[in-house]
Amino acid sequence: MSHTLGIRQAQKQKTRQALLDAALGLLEEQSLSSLGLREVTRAVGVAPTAFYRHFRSTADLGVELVQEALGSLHPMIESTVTADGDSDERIVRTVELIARHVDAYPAHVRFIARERHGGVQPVREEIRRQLARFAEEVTVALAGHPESEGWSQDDLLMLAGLYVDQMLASACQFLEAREGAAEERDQVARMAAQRLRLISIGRHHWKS
Amino acid sequence: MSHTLGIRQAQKQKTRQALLDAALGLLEEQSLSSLGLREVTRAVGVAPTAFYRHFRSTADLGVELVQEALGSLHPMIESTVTADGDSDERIVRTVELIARHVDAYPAHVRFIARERHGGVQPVREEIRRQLARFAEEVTVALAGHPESEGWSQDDLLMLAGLYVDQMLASACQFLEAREGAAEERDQVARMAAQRLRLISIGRHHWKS
DNA sequence: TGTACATCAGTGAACGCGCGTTCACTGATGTAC
DNA sequence: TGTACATCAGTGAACGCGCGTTCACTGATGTAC
Repeated sequence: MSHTLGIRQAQKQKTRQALLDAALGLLEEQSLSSLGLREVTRAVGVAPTAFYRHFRSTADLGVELVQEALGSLHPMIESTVTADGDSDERIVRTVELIARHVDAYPAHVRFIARERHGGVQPVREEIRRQLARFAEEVTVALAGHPESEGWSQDDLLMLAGLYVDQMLASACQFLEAREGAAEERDQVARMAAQRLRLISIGRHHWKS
Repeated sequence: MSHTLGIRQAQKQKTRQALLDAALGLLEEQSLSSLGLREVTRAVGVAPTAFYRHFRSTADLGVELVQEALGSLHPMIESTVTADGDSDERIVRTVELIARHVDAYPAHVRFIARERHGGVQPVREEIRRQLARFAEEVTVALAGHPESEGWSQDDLLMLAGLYVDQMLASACQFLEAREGAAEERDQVARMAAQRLRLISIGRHHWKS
């Protein structure tokens, strides 16, 4: 049997999530460093002071948003990098997965892209930490591949970082193409796949 | 003989540049969308209203900063991509050039990284435009290489985009390593070079 | 089940402050004769 | 060279506004007996 939250706890969680959602929405058109606490509470329909029951500041809220946006991505990364099928099939499937993720969570992707180098230090650091975790997970997965024989740990980490950066870059391009025509998105998908193909070729001929 | 500006014009230019410089300084610790006009004029030591003699808004100032930060970079890109020497020498020299540029203009690099996906649309668009110009210039240069025989225009553009993204990513990593130890910067330099090597290998075995 | 008390998420008034923008201005620089 | 007028970069007062934060509060929910 699962533990049921009391009415009070449940309501608090609901308000908290409403604040996070409202903030994420407002952040589509501005950056975190200009997001006001009153803006967020106004969007939710609670008093400004209610904000403090959940977060110390908008920076604090931002850190939680990073965890919401990236924390749930680990299984997806895992499945991508350990997928079977030949190299080209895997690439096509990876690009499709990215496109679908951007369509499902556009605001999250935009938030991460915007705040990765944004003006709020704790948020930048949290994104950095999460992306470093991804890179490490990818490194471990790559190390298990037979193609990685003879690769140094440093070079595997380099390749993993390249993949992570590349996926984020592709996600951004899908995001930018979102308001455009369907053919523009196809163009982005083709470009993303070609980049991954080139990296894959480089990988197979690495120091051989 | 060169045309000398009148005293009035010269003074105006000086104030204008002071505003740009002050803004760039302030933007090391925040994003453009939270930069206040009064902050900038205060830092320069002029009345807030003087701002309007030079810029419509901070967004307008941001667009000019993009041009200042990226406009002067074209010759450098050109020289990198047309450099002679063998592949590895060129890579090492490119990475050194990036490192030196970041050391010489850290605030400009940070500004571009921050605002590329930042909250101010006209600035994002200007950065996008300038980066697209870089990618096109690199495409033209690559097309002149003998290694590019058999490459489609699309694939050359893909490769150029990959190079441009990669250089920006490396610049960001140098920036992040700037407060760290010298060995951290060496680590970044090595990583950046390895990434370029992998891409170069992929390029030479592309569809062959 | 009922009662008495504790907890605490959300309220609403109040505060001082810095913001962007307006306006009429000043006085050095530029120009025409 | 000197004079009379035009230009215009920078000024300073004033405005209304929304901000973050404080504080004592309310009333539904939780808990102990």
